[in-house]
Amino acid sequence: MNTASASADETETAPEAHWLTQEEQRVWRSYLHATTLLEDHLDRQLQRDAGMPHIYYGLLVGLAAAPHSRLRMTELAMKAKITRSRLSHAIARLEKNGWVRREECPSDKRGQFAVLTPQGHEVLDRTAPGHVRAVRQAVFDRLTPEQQQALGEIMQIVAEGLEPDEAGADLPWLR
Amino acid sequence: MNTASASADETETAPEAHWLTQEEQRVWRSYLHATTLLEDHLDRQLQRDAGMPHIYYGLLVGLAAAPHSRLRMTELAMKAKITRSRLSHAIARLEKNGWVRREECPSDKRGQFAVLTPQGHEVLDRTAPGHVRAVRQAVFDRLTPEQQQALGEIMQIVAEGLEPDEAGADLPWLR
DNA sequence: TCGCATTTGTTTAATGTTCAAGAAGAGGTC
DNA sequence: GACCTCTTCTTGAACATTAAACAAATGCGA
Repeated sequence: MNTASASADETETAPEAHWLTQEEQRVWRSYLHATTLLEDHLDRQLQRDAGMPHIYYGLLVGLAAAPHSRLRMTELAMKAKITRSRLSHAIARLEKNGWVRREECPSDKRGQFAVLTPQGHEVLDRTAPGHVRAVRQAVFDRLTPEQQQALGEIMQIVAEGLEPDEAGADLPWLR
Repeated sequence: MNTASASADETETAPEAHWLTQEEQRVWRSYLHATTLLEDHLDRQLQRDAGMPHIYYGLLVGLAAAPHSRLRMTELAMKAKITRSRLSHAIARLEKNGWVRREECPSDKRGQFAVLTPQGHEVLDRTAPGHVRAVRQAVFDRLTPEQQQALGEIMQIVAEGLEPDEAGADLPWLR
C-alpha cells in the first residue's frame, strides 16, 4: 500500500485533499532527497575543513554580519531559525573553541550577547572560500539563472508560510 | 565583514568564483531558512501525531512502498539517503516500538531485511493523512503549478549532482 | 584452496538536539 | 511596594546522529 498517493481506484484526477498526486509525490521526493543529501554534504565539508557542523558555521556567519559582531541570544536564534535551547548548547561549544564569547547585556540583566572573537573571525576567513565553493558546486553551478530566481521565490514563500505574523505562532526561538 | 558577499570594493559585477553575489546570497538564505523551518515543522508534527521524527516516518513509508514491505538495510539506507549506521540505530528504535522487525537474508548471511509489521502499517494508515495535510499546507498549497514543477526540476538536479555515477563517490550509504 | 580486499551491518563513544523544568529579571496592575 | 505574568536564557536527561572500529561473510584472483 502506498501511503502518499491517490487511492487505488482513482488513477489520477482531482488533487484529493488528503493525498499527494503522482506528480506532487515526485516533487516532494526530490525535495527530500536533495535537502538530505545537501545537508549531509555541507556538514561533512565543514566538519572536515572548519571543525564544526553547518549550522554552527551559520551562527558564526550570522554574528559576523551583525554590528560589532555581536547579537543577543534570541536574535541569533531567530536569524538561524532554531530554538534558544539549541543555541545555548551550540554557543557553549563554540565558546569552548574560542570562536565566540558571551557578554552580559547592561540594559537587561537577563540578556546575553554572543560575540564573535578574533579567532572566530579567523576561522571564517580561512574556511569561507571553501564553503562557498561547495555551495556553488552543489547548487548554483547546476542551475540556470531562471531556476536560481525561481528557487529563491519558492523558498521565500515556504519560509514565510512557516513564520506567520500572528501572535501565538509556534516559532522555534519562542519555545 | 561579510563572509559570503562580493568583496568590499566590488559593489556587484561578475559572479566571482569564490563569493556569492547579493542575489545568490538572497536565494541561499531563503533556502536555508525554508529548509530549517520546514524540517522543524514536520519533525514536530510527526513527533506529536506519530511519536517519531520525520526521517523515521520516511523509513516506514519506504518499507510500505517496497514489495512485501521489506527491504535490505543498505537498500533502505539508499532510499532514505542516510548512512547504514544511522539506519541501524533507527531500525533498532522502530523495532522496539513494534513497527518494524528484522529478518535474516537466506542468500547472504551478512544481510538483514527490515520488515514493516502490521502495527507499523497501522501507524502509517493512521498518521499519513495528517502528515500529507501538513506538507500540503506548508508547500503545495502556497505554490503555483509552475512553481511546483520548477521545484521538482531544481531539486532533482541538485540531488543528482550529489550522487554521481562515478565509483568512489562519497555517498552516505556506502560509508 | 588459500589469501585478501570488499561488502554488510552493528557497536561504542563522542557529539548534537529536543524536551521539560526552572532561575532570574522585566514589566504591568493594584 | 506586592503580586502576577511574561520573557530570557540555561540546565540536565532523554533521544538521535556521527565517526571509528569491528566481526562476519562474500567473492575474487593467484
